[in-house]
Amino acid sequence: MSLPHAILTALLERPSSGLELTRRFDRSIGYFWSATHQQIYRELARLEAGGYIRTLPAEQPARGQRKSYEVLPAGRAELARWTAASQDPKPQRDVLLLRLRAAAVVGTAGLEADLRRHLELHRRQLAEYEEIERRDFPPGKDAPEDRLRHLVLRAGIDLETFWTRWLSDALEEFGDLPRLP
Amino acid sequence: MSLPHAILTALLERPSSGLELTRRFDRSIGYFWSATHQQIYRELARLEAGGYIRTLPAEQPARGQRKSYEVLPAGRAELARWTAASQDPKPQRDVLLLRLRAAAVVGTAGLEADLRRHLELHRRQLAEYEEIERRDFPPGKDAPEDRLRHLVLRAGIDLETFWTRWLSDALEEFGDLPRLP
DNA sequence: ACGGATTATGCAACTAGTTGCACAAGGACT
DNA sequence: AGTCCTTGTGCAACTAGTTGCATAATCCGT
Repeated sequence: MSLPHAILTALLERPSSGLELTRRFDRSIGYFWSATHQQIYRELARLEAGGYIRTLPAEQPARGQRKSYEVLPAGRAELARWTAASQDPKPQRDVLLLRLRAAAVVGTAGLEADLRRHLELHRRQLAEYEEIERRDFPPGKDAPEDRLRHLVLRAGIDLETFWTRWLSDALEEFGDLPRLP
Repeated sequence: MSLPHAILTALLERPSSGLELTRRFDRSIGYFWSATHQQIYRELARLEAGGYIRTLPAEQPARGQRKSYEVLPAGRAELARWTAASQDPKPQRDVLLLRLRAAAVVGTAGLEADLRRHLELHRRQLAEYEEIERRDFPPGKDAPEDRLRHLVLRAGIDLETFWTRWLSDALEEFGDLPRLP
């Protein structure tokens, strides 16, 4: 149940329309909480119905016309409550690890190419994060909010670093592995 | 669509009943692909209906009586196909990172305690993985399947190491952070 | 041998997320 | 002026995963 809170956070950072939110979910926020535009529109409707956000009074909201939303006090309160509330970590799910485990039983044929592809994707993502770090967090910038946001970005960087390293190791392992069954 | 393949892998490693599978998903396989017993029973029924697995002919399968399943050739083939097929990485979703980002907007009040709790959980998980490594992968053991399984375990260890380190950093950051809004 | 806990199997309803499509408005090409 | 492409908004159906409960068999102490 985190999508509404992701949206509240995004809207507090800056009031936006559904499409703008979708764009922003493709970049920054989506790096650790992805969402499609349909999810976002549906959730915006719910949040508005629940009195957490409202449309900025501007153009009349006809179909096919952009509506901008802003967070109401109730929305901010709900976000604060949710942020502070204790939550259990979600159980892990990682397809790639599962496939490797399966490969130990049915053989590694065909897997290597996809590992290479993933390695490339993670390398690209890592480069993107590092670019963002250079751009948004130069040495001097460390107001409290910036430090928190930087911390989040560091998590992204370190995770991508881990994956590139791990995938490299895995491919190396494949190199000197005899063909399985 | 990975649960059926997780089950096929588990059943190839050893034929089992629904409950045994559930147990095994709580340990090894569940570390990177968790599933509840209801998911497992439902999926076993589907796999059987699809001709991928069959019940081991033993006790008659009355309700409340254990049925053991084994993988049929079609199941093994499907698993091999799936393992080799190219798959895009799932979009990320991490609640904790999202909450930290929200905290940058609505304040960090109450968050610290939960970070400590998560740190403790990750420390415990890390210790468990390291124990498994000591037990199951002593220096000499490196048949091809073992090396693959060890690689998967290393991913788990490194990920938990990352999280414990990152959470420690985050808590340190909290320490010398002035109270936000 | 009986009543209560535990083990094992399963159905049904719900929630979250995804996919596919529809449609309106506005610019752009001709 | 018409059609075509892109942008922005949205509904509906589907899929995967979760929660809550039901039921049968077995084990265990008295």
